[in-house]
Amino acid sequence: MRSGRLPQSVEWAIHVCLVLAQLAEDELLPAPRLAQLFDLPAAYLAKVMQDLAAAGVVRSVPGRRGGYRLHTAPQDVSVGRIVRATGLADALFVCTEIRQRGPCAADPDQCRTPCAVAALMRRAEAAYLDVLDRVSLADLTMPGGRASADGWLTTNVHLFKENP
Amino acid sequence: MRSGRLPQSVEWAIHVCLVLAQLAEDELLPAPRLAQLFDLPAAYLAKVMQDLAAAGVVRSVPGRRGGYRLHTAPQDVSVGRIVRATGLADALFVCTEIRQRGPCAADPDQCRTPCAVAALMRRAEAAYLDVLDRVSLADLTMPGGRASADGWLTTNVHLFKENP
DNA sequence: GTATCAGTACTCGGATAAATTATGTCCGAGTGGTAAAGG
DNA sequence: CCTTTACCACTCGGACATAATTTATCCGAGTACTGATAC
Repeated sequence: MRSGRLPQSVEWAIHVCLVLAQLAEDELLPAPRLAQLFDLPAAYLAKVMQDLAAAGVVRSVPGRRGGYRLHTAPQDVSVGRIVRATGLADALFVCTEIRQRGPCAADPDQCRTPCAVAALMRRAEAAYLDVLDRVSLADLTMPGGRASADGWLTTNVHLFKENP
Repeated sequence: MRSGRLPQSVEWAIHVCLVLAQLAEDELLPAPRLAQLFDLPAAYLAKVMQDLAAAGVVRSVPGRRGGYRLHTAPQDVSVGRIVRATGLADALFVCTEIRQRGPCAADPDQCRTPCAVAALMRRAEAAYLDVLDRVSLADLTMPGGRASADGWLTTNVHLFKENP
């Protein structure tokens, strides 16, 4: 009880995607390198990248010089999509039709439409994802956006790409 | 990975509060009875009720004829408050300042303000809770609101109160 | 008949286990560069 | 010198443990009703 928070991998996924957004069209960055950049457990980040790849957010290229890159342009990748891929499989609130349980169970025929509670929850969740869907990776990396820190992203990612 | 959903106790808490909203001013309903109404594990629901009591949403009355009732009028109890009490202790998204980790860690002085990711997430969460805060228990029990099912609530709760 | 009082049945509250989920780790399949060997 | 070829380093992908959180359960503290008892 009393946590109900998104998995931390969501944070990792977003920041990783922001880094990938800094890459040139034909550049790639392998998962171990991304983990090194943020000092994250490499093996687990690989699993997160898998989910992002499965969701079509990033494109994986296997092989010796393989790695990850965004599947589409940064302005076409919304944060909502990343959150859905890594932390919100189905929904925040799942209605278990509690009204159909117990001695006073409601008639199933009356339950064709979702109950008011479920409807409200869906509306709230829609508002949540709406905010996230309206913001793309490009929006976050805009100057003054403070994606990670002032100019930190653009500057350091390029430095990091070269130096091992 | 891939769940990130609210605890199911949130659903229980909301529906239980809706039942309590049907009670008269001086009426009480004990936790075991509430559990019986929805066919829920009584001992666990008791724990949920504890959280609701600690949050000031419901008022607990101990003793032989004790039980629970809403602490304030139904129109003054927002669904958001219930969700916060039972499923959202701190926040959906918690920023771990990933930008300050790794070889290219940002200067802590530059991190006085939250990063763009955290700021966006907070905005989305605010939108989420805003929807939930604008709806009270009274709104959900309004005729045509289909809180649980058409007229189910008002009708059956009173029947249930009498019959053991 | 009335007041007192002990007993009891029922309540909430917190401390304690089991199950599910998130986190972390590992090894196998596949790709492409690399360098050696042959023409 | 160029082509072929086998090898190896490095990649992603999925199967396997560990840690944390949710779910579930139990027993103790307290209150008010119940009935008996004394007056």
